[in-house]
Amino acid sequence: MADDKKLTPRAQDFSAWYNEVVLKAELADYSPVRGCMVIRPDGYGIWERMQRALDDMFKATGHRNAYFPLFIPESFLKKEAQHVEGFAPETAVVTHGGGKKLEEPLIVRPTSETIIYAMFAKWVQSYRDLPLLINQWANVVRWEMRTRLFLRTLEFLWQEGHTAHATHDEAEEEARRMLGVYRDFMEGWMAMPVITGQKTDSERFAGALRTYSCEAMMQDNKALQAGTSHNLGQNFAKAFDLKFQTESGGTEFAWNTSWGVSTRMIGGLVMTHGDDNGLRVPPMLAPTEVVIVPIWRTDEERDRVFEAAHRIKATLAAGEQRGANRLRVHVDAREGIKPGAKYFEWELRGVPVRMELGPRDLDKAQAVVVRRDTREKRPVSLDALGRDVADLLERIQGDMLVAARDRRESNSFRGEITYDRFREVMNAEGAFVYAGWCGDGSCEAQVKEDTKATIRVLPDEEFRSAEAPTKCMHCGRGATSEALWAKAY
RNA sequence: CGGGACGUAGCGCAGCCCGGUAGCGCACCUGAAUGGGGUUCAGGGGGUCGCGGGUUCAAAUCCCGCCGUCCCGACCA
Repeated sequence: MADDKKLTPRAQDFSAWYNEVVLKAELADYSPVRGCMVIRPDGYGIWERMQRALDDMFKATGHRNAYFPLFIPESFLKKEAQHVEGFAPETAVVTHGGGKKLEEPLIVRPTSETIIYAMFAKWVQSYRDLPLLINQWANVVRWEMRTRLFLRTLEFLWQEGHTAHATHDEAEEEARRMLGVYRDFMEGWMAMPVITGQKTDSERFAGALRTYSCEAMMQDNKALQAGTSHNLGQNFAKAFDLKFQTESGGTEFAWNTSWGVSTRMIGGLVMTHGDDNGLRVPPMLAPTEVVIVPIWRTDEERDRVFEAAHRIKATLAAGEQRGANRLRVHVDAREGIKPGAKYFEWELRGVPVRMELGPRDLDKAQAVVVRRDTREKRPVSLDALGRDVADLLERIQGDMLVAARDRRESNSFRGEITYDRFREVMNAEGAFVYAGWCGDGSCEAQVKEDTKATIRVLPDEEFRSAEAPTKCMHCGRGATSEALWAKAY
């Protein structure tokens, strides 16, 4: 293969590589509106599978879907002091409708807490109405100054869960439970390992008591905040008069949580798994799991190979050799394109398994199976193909997670680190550094100024270093907690 | 909003300094050969050169103004 046909090597310029993969794999395109993105069918296919998987997980935890308005009265946003402070600068505002100036401007939702809790206030009377567990799939708008495909666009698709509970502890449990759901999804479906934990005050959601986050490491060693879950306390309940009557007859404000993940995850997927040949999609999220590339010379050979290819597709799609495990298979029947060109195209698009099928294979009752993640190639007997391919897909799914975790860990620092060394690492290749923090926001700010690194989360117990921190990495004072430091998107 | 760069075919670009028939690569269409890792040859379609004004016999090219985009900062999921 000629080097000049490869994608930009990511070591040289990760951003350029990322943009090229997203555009060339046809996941998305730039729209005529600056900062807005068009998600193309290939990208949307991945999103649909993400949606379906998450939706099932939400249903299993008792949540139900609903839909709330795109427009939010300006006054709603202003009811919660921190919330308006956080979001007002990045809102799009509708001032005219039907050719007339509106009496009150309408905000295009940047998030829906205000309008949802205004409705909750109508719906909740008694403790018997709680918990109220709602999710909505929607688009939101945040007027960002600089945008990037999938990672930060003016408009994006997401889900936002909103719940109301009778007690603080119940809300706290909910916020943590949904963070766990996100982690299960990101690791189980996306093969993208994440560090979970609590955000510091400086990165807490505007209006929340506590914010929890899933942080993933991209291949340039930067962190991507892939999902967040908030314990909102009673802040919004008080602002929107969301009260309920308790069992003992008293009146109390409800406790809320909100949590969301977005199309940003697709960007995370690309930056976690992509390589110099393009995209790699984990099997569980791949709209097409197996692509069959028929190879032929003569018309007779073509007929024979096509017949076999479609028979194999039918077998795999029906899951006949493996019970319920139906595979998503595509036969690339295009004529006039050489097989080699097809290989490169499907690799660029990230289809996990490619099956090469030619006359020589049929003579031997086999097919050549190539896995996208390692590009390992091996012949497989047609007799047990269904089982073999299904097993291979499971192995790829698992191996991709292991590979991503290994890469993250080999770029992580745990235990003692001097601030000089920290600066050196952050300003060079970047890393995840677990180090003590005194809890003072000014230390956090100073580190950010020195290195652009911030505290991504205060990690959960299981992700901390073996040695508990004793000193703040920056100021040397006693550490109150251990923090995960990294540069972020 | 500060600093820099750029607007020419769907995409990527050359041409501009030194004014004179609108070019190249990829992609697309037609035909033939090819076909187990990015085929080759031949033919073909497609552009008010970002917009407006000025100079000139003549402007993609020179001058003035505007608009837009991208990159770096500030900001942020």
